[in-house]
Amino acid sequence: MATGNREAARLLGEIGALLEIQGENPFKIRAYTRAAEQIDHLAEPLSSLSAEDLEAIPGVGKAIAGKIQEILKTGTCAELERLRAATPPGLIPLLALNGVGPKTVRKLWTELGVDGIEALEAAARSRRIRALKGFGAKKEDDILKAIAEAKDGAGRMNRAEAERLAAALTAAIPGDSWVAGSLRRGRSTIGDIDIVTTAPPRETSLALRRIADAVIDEGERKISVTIGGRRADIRFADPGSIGAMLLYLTGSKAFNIRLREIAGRKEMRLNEYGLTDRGSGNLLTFPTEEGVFSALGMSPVPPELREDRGEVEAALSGALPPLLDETEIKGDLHVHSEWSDGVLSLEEIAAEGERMGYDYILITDHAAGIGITHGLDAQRLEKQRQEIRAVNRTASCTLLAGVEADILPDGRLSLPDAALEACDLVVASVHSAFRHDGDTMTRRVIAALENEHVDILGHPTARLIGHRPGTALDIGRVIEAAAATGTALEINASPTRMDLDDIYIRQAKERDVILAIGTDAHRKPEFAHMRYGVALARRGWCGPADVLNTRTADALLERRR
DNA sequence: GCCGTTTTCGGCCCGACTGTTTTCAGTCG
Repeated sequence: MATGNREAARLLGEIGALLEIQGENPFKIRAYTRAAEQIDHLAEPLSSLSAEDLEAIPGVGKAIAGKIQEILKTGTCAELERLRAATPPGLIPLLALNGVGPKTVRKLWTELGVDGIEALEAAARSRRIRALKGFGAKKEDDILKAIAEAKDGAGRMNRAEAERLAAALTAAIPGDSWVAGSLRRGRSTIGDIDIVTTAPPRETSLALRRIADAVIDEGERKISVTIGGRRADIRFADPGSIGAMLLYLTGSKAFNIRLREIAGRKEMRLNEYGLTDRGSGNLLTFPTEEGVFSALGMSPVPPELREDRGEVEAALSGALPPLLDETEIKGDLHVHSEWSDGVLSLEEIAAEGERMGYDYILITDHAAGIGITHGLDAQRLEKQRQEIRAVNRTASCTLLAGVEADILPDGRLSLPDAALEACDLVVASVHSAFRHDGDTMTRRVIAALENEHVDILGHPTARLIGHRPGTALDIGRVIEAAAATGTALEINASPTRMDLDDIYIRQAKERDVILAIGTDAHRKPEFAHMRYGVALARRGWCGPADVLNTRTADALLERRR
């Protein structure tokens, strides 16, 4: 089986981690880590790239390109095997423990023979760690706590949970505050909450202690707490220098490093307080992020693009892409009513559409199929279509008569072609047999795309964040099939799905595949999830022309014809 | 190990906070 980008990136990351434990040159370690990240979100499959192409990837030079080729050919490389032989592989998970870094791991390994989590826990419980030079009882305690936290395995949050926590924090903070971090960047999952505030530190600390589970650490310039079992970092800033602070705390880390390198080339130092002239030592402060970008000679980079995936170069040359804006969305392309498993009547959905300022909403109740209760058969679908026409006579937001058909295990759809043909638009989705192997699943989905009545592939990987990984679908092949058949791929905006994810959206966009944003709403509050889908589209570098939702209802119907 | 509108060698982002220290290493973001 061919080695994919994900796997190659994982192996490069493993080399980086093992080098770290071995106490290698930090810059060499960073080189491997950066190369791994770049490979992880590459649009093209590595296997299609020549040696020259590989070296053109930022952060990949001769040495790493050679190792990538070795990995593609054999599934591993000599350097990795050498490191694995010299370092217990059980040490790598220790690096993920809070407060445990490479120096700690190395010391525990070489001096106490710790070779994994279990050995570490045993060493801590038998109080052998506090005897090491530079360690104490507190450190030993912290290690046991970190192990317990890791076993709880909270993982990353979905956006809805993260927004709830951020709202609770900003409401409690006695002053103006701004959400930063991955939540602001629009990522599909969120690790922790980052907030910048101009509120006074002492009062903020008191207020946060009332709502937080615990205070992790606290100083003049920041306070970190856990709330709802999650970490939140709050940084204090002067109103006149929010720009640099917001930029810093929004990240990503890789993006920040690139900006700081650019500042360095201009004989300046960039930190969270502003830009310092290396010669005079003068600090320039900025009330807005735009000011910092301008001083660095760049266009302002929208938060969703700040991942070091080419946006820095684009901003330096003034070539950032135009991005989709929420105000350009004319309708929602995936909504369920009480006709299947939703709770709203068609009238209520039309009213929600008006409230959202939409021109149309595509009604996509489930078709009768396996795994779905109350699915519609051809007759009920026809009956629903009549009621939709009736609602449309009075509503200003037009309801389009669609359906969400199941893609059956053999690739056929759960409705006959005649019933599909009668619809305004058809979404087809996988709702069963998620464990098909990659090739079977891919052929199954492509068969659905090749049905001329299918307009949109719903939640392409069928993942449920925190509950179910995506199917083994080969998304590259699906994107090629979508390009060939003119089928749209859905950006499912439900915070529990966020499917497709950003790197695949960008890959699809680059193949001129159209994307369709749908909230998959089953009840009123879920219509507002559109913003998550828009953020994902922006993270995939999509402009208004790349998504169906910016087109008029007539244009959608015309496209189907 | 990567990289170059000062460089093919000599750099590599920058600062906050904690714990174990007696001036700082380690971790984190």
